[in-house]
Amino acid sequence: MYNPDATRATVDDVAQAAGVSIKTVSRVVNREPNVRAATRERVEAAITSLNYRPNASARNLASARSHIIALIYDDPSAYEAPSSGYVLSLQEGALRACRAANRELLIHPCDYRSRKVSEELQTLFAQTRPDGIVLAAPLSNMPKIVNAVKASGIPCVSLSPGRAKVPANAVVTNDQDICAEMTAYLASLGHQRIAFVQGDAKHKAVSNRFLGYLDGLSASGLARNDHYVVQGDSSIASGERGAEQLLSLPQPPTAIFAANDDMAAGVTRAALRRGVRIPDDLSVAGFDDSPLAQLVFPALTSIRQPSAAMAQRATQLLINPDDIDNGGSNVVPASIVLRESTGPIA
Amino acid sequence: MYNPDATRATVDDVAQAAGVSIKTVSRVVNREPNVRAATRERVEAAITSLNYRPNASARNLASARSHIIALIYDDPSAYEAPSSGYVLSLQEGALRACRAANRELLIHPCDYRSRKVSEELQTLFAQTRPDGIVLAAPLSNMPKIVNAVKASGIPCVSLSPGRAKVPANAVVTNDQDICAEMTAYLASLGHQRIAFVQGDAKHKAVSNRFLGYLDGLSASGLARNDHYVVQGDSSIASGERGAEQLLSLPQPPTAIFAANDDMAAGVTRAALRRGVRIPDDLSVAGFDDSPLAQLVFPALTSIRQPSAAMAQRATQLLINPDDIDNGGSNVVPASIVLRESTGPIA
DNA sequence: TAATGCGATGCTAGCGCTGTCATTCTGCTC
DNA sequence: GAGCAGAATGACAGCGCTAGCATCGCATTA
Repeated sequence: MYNPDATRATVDDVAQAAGVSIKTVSRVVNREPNVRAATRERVEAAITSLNYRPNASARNLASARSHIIALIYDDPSAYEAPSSGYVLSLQEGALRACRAANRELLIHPCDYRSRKVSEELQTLFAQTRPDGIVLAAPLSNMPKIVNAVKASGIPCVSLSPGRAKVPANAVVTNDQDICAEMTAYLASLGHQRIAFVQGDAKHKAVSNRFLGYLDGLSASGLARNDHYVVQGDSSIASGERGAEQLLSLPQPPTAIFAANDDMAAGVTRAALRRGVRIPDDLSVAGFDDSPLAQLVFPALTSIRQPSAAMAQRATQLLINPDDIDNGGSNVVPASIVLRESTGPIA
Repeated sequence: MYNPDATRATVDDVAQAAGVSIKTVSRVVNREPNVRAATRERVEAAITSLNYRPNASARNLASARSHIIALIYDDPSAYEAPSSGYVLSLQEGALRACRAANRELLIHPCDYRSRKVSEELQTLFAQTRPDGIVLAAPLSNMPKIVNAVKASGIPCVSLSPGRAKVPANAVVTNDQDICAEMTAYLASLGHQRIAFVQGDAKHKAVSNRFLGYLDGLSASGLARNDHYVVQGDSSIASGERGAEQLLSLPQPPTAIFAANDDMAAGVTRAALRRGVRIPDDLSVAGFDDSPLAQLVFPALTSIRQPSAAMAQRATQLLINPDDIDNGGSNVVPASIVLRESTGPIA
């Protein structure tokens, strides 16, 4: 049509050039065994010289596999929340694994609030027939979505499905432990009144963070005080509200740990507005290490979720299930990133 | 394999159920003309009852079209810059158009610094054979990339290609005009010393912003003063450096307009660190209306780039070239978003 | 030398759909 | 009511590849 070069080389051309049958070309391309080294080289030379690239559609049609991995995540544009870094990290990790294995990545932001999600997913699966599905949190905790994926029968790996017992087909992070660590770190700075801003209750993975906070308190010998626990909804605004509430307390906390960076940014804003200095008067910690953690002033101490690494691992698992045993664990550790917003008690 | 339901209905099944030939089913599915209403209904009923979904690979193989649109953008993970909102907006817009027209979107973050970009793109095109390519800025100003895309012969629409004369196959925004407007707005607040922090010089679209700034100055009767123009590189750090320099001037500016939000955030940080109050002592404006514009304190006045709308428009153009005349312009207007960081001179 | 076995290679039938062209059916006109 | 244009429908050949089986050839063994 448009491309003068559009009549690309096919297996037949390569076969002819190499003096073999198309089946042998196919064997070489797909790295199948039982091809003599000399033959293989001849075919490879032909492929190079003809600049042959297999046609994905033909391949998909003839074989059962589509060479496509679908990445399904919560549609960020359906949100107020601007935590876009998460989605991009997922994409980055999944793409890395796909490129390494010569697979295509199909992204599918999915609005779980929509009535027609199941149907929409069904259409997606039927049309593109991905070989595997990476289901990212928080969708991985939503029965409606999980069931729709299960019903398709397509192999699926969940990211942070948020169940107590980690299923085999899941990749998780040590969120609870790392939150305990963060809390203990704040305590080690001398803070005795450490508050927590909870995230959206629907996200199981997020509520683990609260459990970690409690673990950290007790590990540091601090008593739980429910006045220091407020409920947010993961938005910046809810962080601001939470901070207002906490800072109005007769004995306000000297450290606030928020279950995500957006809320921590909200806490920061509320504090700055009140003239509370950070970290002199108040330490603030977040979770996600989202881009904005570095952007707000002062830069946020946070917890880096290994989202990219998790997505990559999940994708690898789908492409090569044998990897399950093969070394790499399905628990990818998070890490604490220290910045300006936390410090010793003044 | 995995799916007991994997043996999905095919055209043959539908044809048999509806008592027509497969060709007629194909006509109905593809909305081709010359099908009697009664027949169409019968086929549609069969499709519904069998839950038939056409197999994309088979369709692609048989027709010349792949039903795939490729979105190519600068790989954000190759960057320091955390302005991820842009990429997600592009995806959002392109996806919206694709879903409406029942197309697949293939995303391709592309590291233009890599030596092998051209080859990489060639492989991408050969394997997936997209029907169209949306090439986002800043890649759309890079000859190496543009040429690789051109060489493929695949129809392409560029986003903000940054040429003086807007080519037909491009979607742009009125960036220069809107920057003039922002500058004039600052002047209207009483500011006489308005500074500008320039972005990465490589991005043609970004340098248009500077031209807009100059336009705005002269429209407001203010003289250009090169002491008030500093060069940044689009990063937060460069915004901080720029602000340091500007605020150290014997007659520091009372307003700083930065060519993107990251730099504006940097300006804000530098100002807060020096104890300069915003907007009482200094007005700050950015460009992009990235998520962080709302997150930093005080929230940034900025310019909202219609990235999603532009990507959507570009995708539509590729899917249905006739739209070119059909109403919708290829200039999608940007808009000013007023927030806390600008105000009248104190 | 002939029989045997197995690695290497080729042949052929589809995968599910669309494009082309042939054929059949309508509804009109005169 | 015959003739005809044009709409409606169908038959069939691929698209480029892979899977399954058939076949070939070489080295080993008796």
